[in-house]
Amino acid sequence: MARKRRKKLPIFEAAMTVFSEKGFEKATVDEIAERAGIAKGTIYYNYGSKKNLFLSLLEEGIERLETAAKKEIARRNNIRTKLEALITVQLQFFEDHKNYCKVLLSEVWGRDTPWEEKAERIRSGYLSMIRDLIEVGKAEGLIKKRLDAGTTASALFGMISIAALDRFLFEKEYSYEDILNTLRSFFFTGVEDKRRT
Amino acid sequence: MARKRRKKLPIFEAAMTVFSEKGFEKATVDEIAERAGIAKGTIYYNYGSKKNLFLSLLEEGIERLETAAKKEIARRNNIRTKLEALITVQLQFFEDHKNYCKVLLSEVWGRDTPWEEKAERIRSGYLSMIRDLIEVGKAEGLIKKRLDAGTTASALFGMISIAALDRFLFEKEYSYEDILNTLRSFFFTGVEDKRRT
Amino acid sequence: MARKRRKKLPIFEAAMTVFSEKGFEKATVDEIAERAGIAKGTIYYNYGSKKNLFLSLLEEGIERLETAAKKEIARRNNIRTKLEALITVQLQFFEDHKNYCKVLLSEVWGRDTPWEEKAERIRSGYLSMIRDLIEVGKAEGLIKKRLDAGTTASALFGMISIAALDRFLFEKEYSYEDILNTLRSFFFTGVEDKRRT
Amino acid sequence: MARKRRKKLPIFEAAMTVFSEKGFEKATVDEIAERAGIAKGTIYYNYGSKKNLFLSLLEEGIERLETAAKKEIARRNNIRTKLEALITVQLQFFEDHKNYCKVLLSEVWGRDTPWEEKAERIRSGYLSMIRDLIEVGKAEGLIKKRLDAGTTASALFGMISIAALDRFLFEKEYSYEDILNTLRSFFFTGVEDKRRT
DNA sequence: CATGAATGAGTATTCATTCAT
DNA sequence: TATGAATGAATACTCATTCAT
Repeated sequence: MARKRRKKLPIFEAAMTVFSEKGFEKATVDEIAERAGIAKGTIYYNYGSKKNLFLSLLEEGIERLETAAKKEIARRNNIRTKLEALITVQLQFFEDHKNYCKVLLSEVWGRDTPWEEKAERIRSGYLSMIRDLIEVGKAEGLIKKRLDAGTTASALFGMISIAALDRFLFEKEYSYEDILNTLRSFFFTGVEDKRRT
Repeated sequence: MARKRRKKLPIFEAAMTVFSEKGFEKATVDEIAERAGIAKGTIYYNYGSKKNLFLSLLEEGIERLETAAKKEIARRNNIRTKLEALITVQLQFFEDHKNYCKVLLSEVWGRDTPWEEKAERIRSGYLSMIRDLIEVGKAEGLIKKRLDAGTTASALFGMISIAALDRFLFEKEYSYEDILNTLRSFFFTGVEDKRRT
Repeated sequence: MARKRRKKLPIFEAAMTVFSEKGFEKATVDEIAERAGIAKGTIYYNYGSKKNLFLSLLEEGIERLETAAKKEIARRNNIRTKLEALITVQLQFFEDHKNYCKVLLSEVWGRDTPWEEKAERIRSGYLSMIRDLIEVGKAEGLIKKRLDAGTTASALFGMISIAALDRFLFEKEYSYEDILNTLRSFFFTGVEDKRRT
Repeated sequence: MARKRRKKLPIFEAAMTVFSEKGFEKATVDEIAERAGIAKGTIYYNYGSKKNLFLSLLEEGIERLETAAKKEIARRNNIRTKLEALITVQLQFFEDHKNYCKVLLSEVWGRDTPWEEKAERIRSGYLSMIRDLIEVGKAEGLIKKRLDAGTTASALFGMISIAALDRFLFEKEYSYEDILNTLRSFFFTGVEDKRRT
């Protein structure tokens, strides 16, 4: 396995870069091969097709994100800190893997066609994990009963993702701490200042 | 002008459908022409290029959204109802124009290259409008001072967009009212149930 | 007729310019129409097709050249001055109508196909006139008997044409007198300096 | 390299044929591929573009002509026989490569645009070689001092080219020897018969 | 295991021509 | 007579994929 992966890593990283810069359709196997410093045939030898290479990337990424999230969640023992951990992990992951996140948003949330099944599994898999947390939160009384759990889950995901992408991609300077604090505060208590008279 | 636009409308609608189904790259001018029931050359006669057709769509759409939002915002006289109106208008717009919203999310928030300038204008234009509202809210004491306005603006936009897309595209059944109420409540007071002891 | 020609002149001149700049294939009817300041349909109304417009140009031009040459030739009464006149007229014509000459050389001497018949008529028509002069010259003893009349005729035509084109198109500065004298001297007595010992 | 060129030769020859028959614009890559018996993609794999394929042809051809001319010129030791050799070589080359010569004349001497630089280099390169010979001839007293060297060079080139093309392309029967003798005699001593009383 | 030359289906774009007004 | 919107056939070029070495 270690041997088999010898060429896989450079391909993987080159592919991530190119896919995130160009999107799936505009990215070319030639460019990926060139950036990986290997021959085009080698990509086909290892991954079989462009689509399959892309899907491997997608899967690998979401697995890492889910694994990281689940691990941190498991380490907390109440629902509030679990949700805090989720926000932290996802924001951190987005900052660490800007390219992947761009790909995730634009190719999974957006198109219908070529990887319906895989995309669907990714999307609903990750969102389900969040929704389950929300449900537990509602059951335990932390979270308002009248909030629709599904909507809340996707709203949370969207809020983190778009905010992160917008900061990480389009703002030259940003304070990671500010973003994290804003998102946490936003999520738990909303924007309204209750102290006012 | 009315005469000149005779063929523009069917092109416009066919293009929106195809672009949203396939994404910019995968969409073909042939298919757009066929669905519009006109000859391919006519698209080029009217729009010059596939890219330009796409850009026209993008611009037209964001203009409609901004116009609708600004109009409703102007009709309210305090910042809270203005923000409520914003959420309502955007959610309504997303429900009315599912296709457009898919395109907006995946082609504007996502890729870097081909329409940088236009995309940037769209993105920052709409987000600026939101951020300005947030700033006013902070100044008037409605919104917590410690929230970063830019992050809050993109978080709000992301929360509405992703939640809407997720419901409208992937759930067969959904209650528009539930989504609207959840998002409003989420935005203003967060998820936490303060009544608990 | 005068009325019919009202729009023909601007078309004619625009067409000459565009055809000479781009060549027949690369020239577009759109550009000709635009430069002529008229609608594209008008060209078709007047000339029927791009090819026909081009052929009209070709014919009109060669007619003018032949007419001018024949007129000057008729005014001389010996074969030597007739040939001198031919050289002068053709050189002058090339200087006056650089664009036309470019078209003539590259579209008539060069391609086989689309106007075979017309091109052939133009080519052999003009060359025949020259050859006839050469034959007369041979009969009268002015021109060496052993020269092949056909070859001499095309050599004369080629010598003037290419020299003229090269000077008029590619040299920023040139002396018309020098060219004319060089060509005349070259034609009649060759390059060799007989005075040398 | 030998392996890399495996497909280059058939492409080269097919391209020469098609370009000379149709001219650059009218020639299609499809037809070249078909005549070469290879796939269209292979042409792009090897040459990058239609224009580049064409330019390669142009360059290769003029190199062969120049090489042949220089070799023969170098073998003679006086300027008269050098010039005789030049005429012979160019006439022979035109007879051997009718197609190439058609292309050369109509695409290099004719249009302004797409290969300005390359065309200019070809044109002025070959003509310079001739002009240098003429200059030497003038310096040595063989050639009349009053002839403009540049004009004489292009006149010589044009005389050979057009005469050759006209014979080789449009006359079914021709005597190569007659053409050669006529051109030589014409060039050195002109058409005038000095023996006459 | 790795390569890269060769392929050909697929696509954006151009432009001469037509025709209703 | 003149127009210009509409057309669709034609064409350069791209790129995922294959396969002989």
